[in-house]
Formats: sequence, C-alpha cells, structure tokens
Amino acid sequence: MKKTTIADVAKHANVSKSTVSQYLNQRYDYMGEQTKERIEKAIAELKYSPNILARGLKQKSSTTIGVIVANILHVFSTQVIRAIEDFCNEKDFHVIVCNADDDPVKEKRYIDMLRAKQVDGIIAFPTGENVELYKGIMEENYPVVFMDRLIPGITINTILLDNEQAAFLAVNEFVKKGHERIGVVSPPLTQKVTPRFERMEGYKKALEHHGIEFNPDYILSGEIEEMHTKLKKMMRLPVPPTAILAINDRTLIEILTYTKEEQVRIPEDLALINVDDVSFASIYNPALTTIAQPAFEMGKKAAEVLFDLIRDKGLSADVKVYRFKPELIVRESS
Amino acid sequence: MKKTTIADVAKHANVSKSTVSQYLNQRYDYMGEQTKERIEKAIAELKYSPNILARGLKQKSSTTIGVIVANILHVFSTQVIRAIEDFCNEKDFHVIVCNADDDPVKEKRYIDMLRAKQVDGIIAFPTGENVELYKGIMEENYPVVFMDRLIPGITINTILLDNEQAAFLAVNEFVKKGHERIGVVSPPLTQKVTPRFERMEGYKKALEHHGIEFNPDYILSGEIEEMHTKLKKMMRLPVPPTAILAINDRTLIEILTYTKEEQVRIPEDLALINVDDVSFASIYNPALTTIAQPAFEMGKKAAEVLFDLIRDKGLSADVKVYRFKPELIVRESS
DNA sequence: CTGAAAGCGCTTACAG
DNA sequence: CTGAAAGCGCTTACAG
Repeated sequence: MKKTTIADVAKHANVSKSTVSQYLNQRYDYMGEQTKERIEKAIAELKYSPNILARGLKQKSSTTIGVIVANILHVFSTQVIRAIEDFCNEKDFHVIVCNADDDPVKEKRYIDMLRAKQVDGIIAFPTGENVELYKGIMEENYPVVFMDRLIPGITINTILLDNEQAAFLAVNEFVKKGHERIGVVSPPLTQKVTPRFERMEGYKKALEHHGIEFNPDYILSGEIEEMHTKLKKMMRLPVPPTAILAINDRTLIEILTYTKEEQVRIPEDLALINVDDVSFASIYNPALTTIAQPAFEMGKKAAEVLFDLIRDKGLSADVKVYRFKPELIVRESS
Repeated sequence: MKKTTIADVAKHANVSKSTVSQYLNQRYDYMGEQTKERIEKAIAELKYSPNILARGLKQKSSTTIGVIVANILHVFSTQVIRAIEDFCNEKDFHVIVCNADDDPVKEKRYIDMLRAKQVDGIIAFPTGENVELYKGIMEENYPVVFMDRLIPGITINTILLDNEQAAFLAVNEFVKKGHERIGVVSPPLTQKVTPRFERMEGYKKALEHHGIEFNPDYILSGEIEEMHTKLKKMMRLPVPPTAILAINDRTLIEILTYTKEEQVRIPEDLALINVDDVSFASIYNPALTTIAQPAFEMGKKAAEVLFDLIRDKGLSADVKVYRFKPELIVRESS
C-alpha cells in the first residue's frame, strides 16, 4: 500500500506540486476557483493526508514537545501531563512522555533523543543533576520549562508550588486546633529537592511565627523503607508530637500504614495534614485534611510559557519563577 | 545557532556525506581505520547529532508510537502507559500520549494526526465507535493493538483482563464468607463497554454456578452522578444485599462515600470487593479486598505485540485476544 | 574502500 | 494565477 503523496495529488488534479502545497497551506490569494476545486476533489478521491514529518523537515518544527517526568505513576505528574496535553491538542501539537525515574543518566538520554527528534521544546521535572547539559541548552536558547524543581545556577523558567506557604497553611491549621507539638515527615532531606526543602523551611518559619520552639526530635526524614521504624520511634518519645505534617503523598501512606497498625486514633491521638489532595482524602475514615496543589493550572502554565518560548525562538525577555498558591482543605483529620 | 548537519561533519573530516552516513549506521565493513577515526573526531568536535526526522523520512519510520487512552488520569491507564514506555525506551522508541476522553471525534482526530506524523504503530483504548476507521486501518495492515476493549466486527489484536473471571473471584469470596444476597454496582450498561459487560456476565454465571438465584434488584447501573441515590434505594430494599461487587474504582469511590455518610459498617453490614487494586486498599479502614489487574504485564504485552506487528509490517499471522488473569487480594472488607 | 547522485515528501522563493 | 527548481538532512544503491 504505497502512500499517496503530494505528487500524486498534483498529477490527479493536473497542477504542480507547488500549487497543491499552496492549497494545503491556505494560501489561496491568487488561486483560481477551479484549481482549488480540482485539488480539493483530488485530495478527497485519493484520501491524501500530508506527511507531517516531511513538512517538519523543511519547516524545522516537529509540532511535538517532550515532557520528562520523574515517574508518570505519581498523581501530580499525571495531572500536569493531562493539562499539558489538553493545551497542546488545541495547538495541534503532540506530547511525548518520558519517565526519568530521578536518574540523571536517563534524563540526559531522553533530552538528547528528544532533541535529535527535533522536538520543539521540553518541559522537565529536572533531577537536579545534568547542570552542564542544561547550561548548554540555555545558551542555545532552546525552549525548556522546569516543573516542580529549581536548579541552582540555571536560569530557566520554572513552575513551582508556593511550598513554604503550603507548610505554613498546615501549621496554622494545627495551631488553630490547639496543637503545639507539631512534627513533620519527609523523604530524605540530604539532596536539596526543592519541594521538600522549601516545605521544611516553611514549617520552621511557621513555628517561629507562632512562637513555638523548634524541636529537632519532631523532624523525621528518611527513605520510605525505614520510615515505619523511625515513625514508631518518634511516636514513642517521652513527649511525642500530637500533630504531623506529611510532606507528600508517599509519606502520607507510610503514616497511615503506621496509624492503622498501631490503632492510633486520628485526630484524637494524632492530627494529620498532608500536601497533595489524594483521591481518597474525602472517603477515608477519618476524611483527610489536605493541602491541594493546583496541578492542572500549573501544567497549563508550563505549556503556555513553553509555547511563548517556541514562538519567540527561545528568546524570552525575562526568565521567571511562577509560584502557585496551595489550598488548605479542612476535613476531619486535623 | 545553525545546527550542524552531516554535510558539516563530512567537510570537517574530509570525506563524503555517504561515508559519514555509513559510519553512523555502523556499516564499518570496508571502512579504513583512519577514516573512522577522522569521522569520530569530527563528530565529537562539532557535537554533531543526527536529525532523526530526516532519517525517518527516508527510512519511513518515526521510531515513535502513539498511545490513545480514554484518560491518563485513570490509574489503570497510567500503569499501562508506564509499562509501554519502559518497553519502548529499550528499543529507542518514544511514545506520544493522547487522551480521547471516550469521545469518538477526538479519537478519530488523534488517529489521523498520529498517522500523518508517521507514527509506526498505535495502541488504543478504543471508544467503540469509529468502526469504519478501524476497518480501513485493518485493511491497510497498519499496526494497531487494542487495550481493554473489544470492538465487534473488528479483528485487531486485543489485550484484555479475564473479566468474567474477575467477577467470579469476587462472588466466590463472598459465597465462602456466607453471603447469598450479592449485589453489583456498575457504570451504565447500555453501551456494551467490554469490561463492564463481561464482568456482569461473570457475575451472573458465578451466581448460577453457586445455585444462587439472580435478583435484578441487586443490579445497580447508572451514571456516577445518580449512583448515590440509587445506592440508597438499593440498600433500603426490604431485603437488601449483604455484599456488593464494585465493578471498577470509580464506583468504589461512590460506594465508600455512601457507606461513610450513612455509617454503614464494612464488612459487618455490607461486604465489599472491587475490581482494581486501588492505592489506598491496604490503608483504608477496613482494608479493602480487591481484584487486582496485572496492568504492567498487560501494557508490556501490548507493546510486544505491537512491535511484532511493526517488524512484520502489520502482517501478523494470527490476530489474537490476549486474556490476563485477575488476582483476588483478600483483606478486611469481604 | 569511498564518493556522486538520486530520492524520501514536503515548502518556498522566484520567474513568467 | 501557476510551475520549475532548489533545498530541508538524511540514506542507499551503484560505480569505480
């Protein structure tokens, strides 16, 4: 089944390829009515559809962008991708999705391959490594937007949650309910991953703001695997925390596994707030008080900024960090 | 910043474009050691990376496949996509993700655009419409694999859960626990969407197998919005069901919203099993008994089958329906 | 062992 | 108002 090409259409309509191409690109300026009709008919009869790859070769655009997430299984990433895809669909663009698994080697490989595929731009949740790679991209003015994470020394447009504010909202809510012994649970803080790091900062500032003394025993940070033991240890302190802020959905699951096992009552024995409005928040027993991220808006913004860069050939007037407001959703766990 | 092309490399290395191309494609058969080295050096110095679009134009491959899901926000779809992407990554392929939202018009648009982009194959969760479109594709031997849904009259390789078995497992578990009044909750059964339809069939067969009389009052099907009222009605029957099979995760959420609101105790007042091992199954109170789908295996299989088709130019010897076994995970709700 | 030439399917000045 | 020609960046017989 040989594909029909523009040449076939031209022959069938008795015009030149150029004229067909003009027609396809809506340059009807000087085109005769009859020519137009003949071409239209030929296209319909041959069921012709142009090869976008060939067009892209000439026009230097693949009408495709790449999105590199850590892992598409994370709900936040999924929502961001959905928003980006909706935006792209309106512009007749497609999106290639890549999972870097927080692995800088995979990240670099994907970026190189996407660029080899002439992708018009990339939205990435950067691993934080590959600084040289991104520096090079910056210098070339290749369109890139960062999502969720900042890389020190790299000035690239970035979409972020107001992470400090997120922690602030949680601590405020706890204080309002009378808590003073407020703990926080986070994945490892060794790497300066933006969301974790900033949320911790916000937590500390909020305590200070409320005149609560900072207690290092109430900060739990570690790999998911060791979280259970660490949690047990923290809750068995002579004076344990009465409220806990879970820094993301993964840590929330660990905490709930623990409270279920140990039959800890929420919020009586332990109040709980987490960042990310998980799917089961309102049906859980008790319903979970959460801090929601506007994931769809953030994804949409990332797409908008990227398309502006693409239009302006990467020469954005000013590189910005866009901060989005988190929202406290009070339910029963706080 | 003009991109460096194969011509630049050729000039720099003092050879012809052909030779550079041979080098790039590892056809070293007769290539002189020095030539090789000179090219290698030139590539490194110019930081050359080939334009895959141009290569694709000649080779008639975009090393890209399309995946059309109903909605990437569904966990099952996400897992399937992740498995497909991992598979593609090993083959140096990329995947374009599209959300058809169960809208046949969007579905058709995506398929047309993906094909115009010379995508090498498509994995789709078909809406069930666009029968003519798929018939045409079939006749052209264009590589397509269906996921999750069958379309009557279209013989295309399809990956499915053994849906009857899924319902069977649930009913068996209920019967084992002494239940005889077993209900089922499903989205609308009007359209013959494969999973719903087959799971209902399995439910009926299972009842028959256990000698339980089929009671139409225990079958609830409807839009998500009206489910709550219908649920209330069913539970207020003179003789209400004592166990419910939720046909997917969306209906599960509705049921749990209801039971939470009405303080129905699970499993004492109502036993519950749902298809899809949701993320909160083990931390819910009570932990949920579920039927898990092997989503990753299913996604991987879809990719394997598609790549076989691509290799064989769509001329697969035999079109098959691949059935995957569901797994009963007994927790506390049954 | 390597190069000149044609071609993949388009677009785009330019000429007439 | 329309066509011939060159070119986008590759690959691939074929010749030598």
